[in-house]
Amino acid sequence: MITSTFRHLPGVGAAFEERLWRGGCLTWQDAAARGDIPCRKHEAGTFARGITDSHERLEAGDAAWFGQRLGAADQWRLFAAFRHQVAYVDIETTGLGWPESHITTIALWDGFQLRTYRHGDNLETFADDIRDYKLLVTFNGRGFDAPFIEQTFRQKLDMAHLDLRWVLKPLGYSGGLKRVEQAFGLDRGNLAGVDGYTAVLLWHHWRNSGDDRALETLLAYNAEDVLTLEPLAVHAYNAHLAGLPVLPEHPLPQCLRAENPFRASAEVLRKVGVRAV
DNA sequence: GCACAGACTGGCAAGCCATC
DNA sequence: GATGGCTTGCCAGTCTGTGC
Repeated sequence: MITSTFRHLPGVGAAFEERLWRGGCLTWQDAAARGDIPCRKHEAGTFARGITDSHERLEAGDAAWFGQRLGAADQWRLFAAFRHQVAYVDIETTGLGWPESHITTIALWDGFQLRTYRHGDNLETFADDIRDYKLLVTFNGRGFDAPFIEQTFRQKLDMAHLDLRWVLKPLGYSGGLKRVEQAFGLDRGNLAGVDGYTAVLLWHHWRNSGDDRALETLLAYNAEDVLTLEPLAVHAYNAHLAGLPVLPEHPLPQCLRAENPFRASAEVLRKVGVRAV
C-alpha cells in the first residue's frame, strides 16, 4: 500500500490522490513513468522529487519520514510495509498526570516475542529495546503512552506511530479499546471488567501485600492490551484498503490474538473490587 | 474526574482549469 | 481577459473522548 500512497507528498490531498488512482496511476512507479501527472504546474517538480525521495526513503526503511508526512488517520498505510519491524506497546501507570505518576509496567509485543518491563526491575531496558523498531502501534498512544514514555526516559520516540484510536474511528469504531474489542468479538476472559484504574489498584496491592498474583494479574492485563493490538491493526488495514476507490494490493491474512502467557487471578481481582462478568 | 492531544470545522487565500 | 468552480494548504477556535 505504501507504494500506492501519494498523500505524504506536498500539495496532494485525498481528492488528488483519488484522481491519480482512477487515472491508472496506482504506484510511484506509474507516476514516475508518466509525464502527464495532472498536478499544478508549480508543483510538478516537487511532485517528481517527492516520488524519487519516497523510493529512497522506503529502500532505507525510513518509516519515520513517511509517518511525519501522513496524518494520524492515514498511518495505517505504513503497516504492511513495516509489519516486520512493528512494536505494539502499552503502558500502565500509577495515575494520569505527569510528574506525580510514574510508569509501573510496559508490555511490548512484536508479533513474535512478548516482553514486559517493570518499575524497579528492568524498566530502563525498554528505552534501548524500543529503538529496534520502526513502527510503533498503540491505542491512544499519541495522547498518552508516547508522551509518558518520552518524559520518563527523556528520549524521543522518533519512529512512525500508528495510533489505532484514530485509524479505527473513521471505520466506525469509536470508544475505548475495550469497547472496540467487544465490537470485534474479542473475549478477555476473566480480565473482562478490568480497566486502567484497576491496573493502578493491582500495582498498589502488589506493593503493599507482596502477593505475586497481583503483579501477574497486572502483567496479564498489560499483555492482553498489546496482544489485541495486532489483530486490530490487521483488521484496520484491510478495512481501509477495502474502502479505497481502487484496490492497489491484496488484503493481509486474518490474524488471531497470540496467547497470553500471564494468568489473571480471580481472587486478587475480587480483592481489588473487580466483579466477575 | 480531568488534562490534553488531536480531530474537526469554517474561513480565507491562492492557483488551476474550463467556459464564455 | 474575466469569471466561477474546484482543490489544496493554512490557521485559529472549538470539540471530543480517552488514558489511568
